[in-house]
Amino acid sequence: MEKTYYERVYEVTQQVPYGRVTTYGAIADYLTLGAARMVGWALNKSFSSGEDVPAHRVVNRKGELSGRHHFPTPTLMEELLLQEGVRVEDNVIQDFKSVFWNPSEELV
DNA sequence: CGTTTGACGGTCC
DNA sequence: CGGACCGCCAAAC
Repeated sequence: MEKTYYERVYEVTQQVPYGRVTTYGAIADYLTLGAARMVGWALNKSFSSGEDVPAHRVVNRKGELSGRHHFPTPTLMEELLLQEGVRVEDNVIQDFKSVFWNPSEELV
């Protein structure tokens, strides 16, 4: 049973360190998916997959909480990030590059 | 089975 | 700096 591409997305997302975030594109590039859209789609499925995936640590390349609308509540994503010490303002992560976690470089 | 959509990204204007 | 457009690939319709 080979892992499907979205199962790999779950693994990478689960490995994102506390207080750090990554982008759809970074994951897509790390997994060589070729399409960042697939990451978002995979994470979307994660809700019904039963897996505990910290999808709130994944944002778009601008650091915007573009996926907040897919959470149980639109404010949950921002609150979770704030709890982890990530500065979020107007649905945008502040000092994004400082909390950005690149799997291609920091993940072995 | 052809068309539309989507938690994106990069380029172009 | 921001809006418009195209490309990515899989799933839903």
